[in-house]
Amino acid sequence: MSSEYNPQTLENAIQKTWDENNTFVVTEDPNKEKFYCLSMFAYPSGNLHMGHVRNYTIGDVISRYQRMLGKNVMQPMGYDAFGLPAENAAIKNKTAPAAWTYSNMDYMTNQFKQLGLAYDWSRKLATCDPKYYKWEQYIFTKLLEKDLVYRKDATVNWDPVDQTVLANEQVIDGRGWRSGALVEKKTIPQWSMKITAYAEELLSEIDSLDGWPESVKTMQRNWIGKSKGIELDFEVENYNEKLSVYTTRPDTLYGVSYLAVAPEHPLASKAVNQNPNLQDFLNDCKKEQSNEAAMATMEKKGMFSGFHAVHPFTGKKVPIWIANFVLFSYGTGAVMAVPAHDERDFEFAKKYNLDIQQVIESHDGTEIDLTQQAYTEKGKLINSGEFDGMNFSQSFKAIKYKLEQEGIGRQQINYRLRDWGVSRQRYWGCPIPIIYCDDCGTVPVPEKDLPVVLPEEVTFDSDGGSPIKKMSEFYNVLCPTCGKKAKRETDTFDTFMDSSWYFARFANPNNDEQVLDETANYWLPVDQYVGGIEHAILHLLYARFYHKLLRDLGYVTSDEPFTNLLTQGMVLKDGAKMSKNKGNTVDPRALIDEYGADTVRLFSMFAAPPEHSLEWSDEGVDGSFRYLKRIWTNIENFTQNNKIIAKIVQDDLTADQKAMRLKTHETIKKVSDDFGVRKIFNTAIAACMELTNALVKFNDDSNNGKSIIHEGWEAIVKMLSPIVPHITQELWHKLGNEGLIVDVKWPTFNEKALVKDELQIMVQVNGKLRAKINVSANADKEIVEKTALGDENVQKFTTGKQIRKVIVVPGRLVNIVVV
RNA sequence: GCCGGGGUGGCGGAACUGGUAGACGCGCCGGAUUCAAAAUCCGGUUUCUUCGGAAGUGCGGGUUCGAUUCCCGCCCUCGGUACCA
Repeated sequence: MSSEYNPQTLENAIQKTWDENNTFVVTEDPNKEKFYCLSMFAYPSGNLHMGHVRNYTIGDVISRYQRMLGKNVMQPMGYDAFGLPAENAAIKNKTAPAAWTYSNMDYMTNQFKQLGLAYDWSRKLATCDPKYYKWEQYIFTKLLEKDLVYRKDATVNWDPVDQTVLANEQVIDGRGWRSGALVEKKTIPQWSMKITAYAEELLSEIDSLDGWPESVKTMQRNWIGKSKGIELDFEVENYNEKLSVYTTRPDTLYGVSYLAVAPEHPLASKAVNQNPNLQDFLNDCKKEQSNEAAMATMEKKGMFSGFHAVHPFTGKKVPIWIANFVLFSYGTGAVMAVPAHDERDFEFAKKYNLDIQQVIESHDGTEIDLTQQAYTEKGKLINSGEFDGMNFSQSFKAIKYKLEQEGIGRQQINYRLRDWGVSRQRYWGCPIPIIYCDDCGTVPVPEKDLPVVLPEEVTFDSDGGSPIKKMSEFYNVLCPTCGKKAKRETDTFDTFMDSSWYFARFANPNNDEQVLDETANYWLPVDQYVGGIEHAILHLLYARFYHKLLRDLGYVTSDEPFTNLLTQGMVLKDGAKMSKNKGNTVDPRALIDEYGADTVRLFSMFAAPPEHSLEWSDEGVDGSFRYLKRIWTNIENFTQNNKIIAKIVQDDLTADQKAMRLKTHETIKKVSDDFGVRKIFNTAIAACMELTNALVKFNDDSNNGKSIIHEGWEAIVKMLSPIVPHITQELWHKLGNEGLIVDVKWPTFNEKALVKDELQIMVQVNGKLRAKINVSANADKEIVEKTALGDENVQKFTTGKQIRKVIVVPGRLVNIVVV
């Protein structure tokens, strides 16, 4: 009697076995090679969605594969538990964010277990747990000592109706998402991290990240945006300070026709005093969005400030404008404008009728039409006095030298990267461990008083304002230094602070004595990090930065946190991102109930390569389920009828047996490459399916035949076990084996079984396929060429024509070029 | 706007280093089994075709004996754009 494939019963039983045996709990083992596999931890939104399923299955497959290679694998999971959605849910449901978050985490942990993910749950952590964020606060105070954090004014989105600060996400078309009021910029003091102090290292070490996708590395390089330029000072008439500008194109200095400063620049404030008409313009600028996309696409607007600068070399007077597109936070907050050779300056000059003076010649010396667009390429200088005729690098040096001689300019390396503002005026986050005392100033909370615990029993107002800002019992404290009455900081940390170091804390999540102990250097760096491509810049850059901070604080010895990075694409339905609004979500729970976790895992891995987006298909899930039933039934039938398996002797095999065995070992080779090198699983599954088809078709009752079939099934079961761990565990037993398949060695291919006697060669005439010929595997070029030319169908295309050339690609193809 | 991806049959995708375009799966069509259905199994399935072939990998060019793959210029689409995570 054969048994039915019943995934629910099977999966429950096997998950119970793993649980009872602590199969995935790991400790440091100096005798084994370690492998730390980490999938980006989850935001506890309430339910696992398909994006999670995919992300975590990928990590799980890699973990289980590495374990079969004999490594000591750690795969932990936790929760990125602070954040905005909990506050939104709190306002909506009138519950505290903490209660909502904790219940979501419980529910999701169960879902994780149902998926059969091989996590070491003894290491579970949550960022909203004081046991975790105590150390985040501690690190912050250490960084304050090292002068790596500081307080400065920074801009936020201010909703004037709700009287709250809004996240960029909460600003829709320039209006607050609840109130609908026009959002204003507001400047308040905030804490910043000096990531720019690490800009050079963050940039240069990208080169050492061989296990990262090129696209992510390029994005990070561009984000850091290192540039070499000149900072130079202009004298300003009737203004007692010089105006410094930063430019990467000093070669165009003679083409400067105006300067432009940001609306926040001190010169702009000075200008208002003399010309009140400017006030309206500056007020308008305040209402504009400050995010990068808006800045880049908005209409370029400006007003003449009333001031003139003096060109350092020509002595010419150039007007200074106030312009909405100049960033106060980049460079000096002021630019020199050369409309002839910069698109944006050109657009602005056209609009306001400002001079356009050509100072760069075209490559071939032909006339450039500067009435339609700027000429932005580099070239020889003209109209530039003593610098005429120089190229870019010559003029850069010469102009730099002259500016230095006159003491009005210097070479400057600039980064697009800005320091990281970490203050948030929100409730559900890690409290910033600072106390403000009238006498002692800014005082960090001493270690003995950490953690500063976030009160969890709070009620939320509909305006979305942070409850702790109204809780005197929270913010009224005594100064730790002098003991007088003082005020606690009520802002919380950006949640990126929480997620920038969790990967390290997983080494010792339950250590209440230290941030990190010696186990951190056993496990770190993470060998494989898996997560969404949407984190390519911010999270991954902050985490790299934090790892260097931890290194410089003496906790870790490595320079980079993630050796290999896999960025998975999104899960789509009907071509769009799944979302509740669109009503195109697929609930993993319902699918697991219907098909079992293995089917869901198999489909997630089969439908697309990890890095691509994945189009969800209900029919496709059916197909995956069908495949599992197919191997179940076939192995069941095979093992029922064939008990004795003989040892295979390659030389005794018939041609058909050799061919079958070749397929098995070719598949092992291909799948090993897919798992270990390419990290692509859809093709590995396809190869296993091909092997399955071949085994089903292969009818051979001889002892050798049975052994070859057994070998094939066993290979499939092992190779699929990281992807579908439950069913393969059971099939492993059916094939006559004991124990847990998680600890079985990954299969290896047999070189002898891979030897082919005959090869199939494609024959093309003028690049078009005309024949397929079989030649002996050791046939030389001449024989291959002769066989190709002698082929009947080939001759139909060659007779009566002159053969000009014959290209033979060994083992692959012959191309005959005729005229 | 800028930075980084992606675009191949009816659909998801394969082709790994420039060498058989469409592996594998879904769907569909036909057959077997069944009283019937479900399930299962077997076969077919890019398009056009005068059945010789011809065309074909977002669009337009180029390099090459040969291009999905390399180069140039576009179009569409997705991710990020510093307070969503």
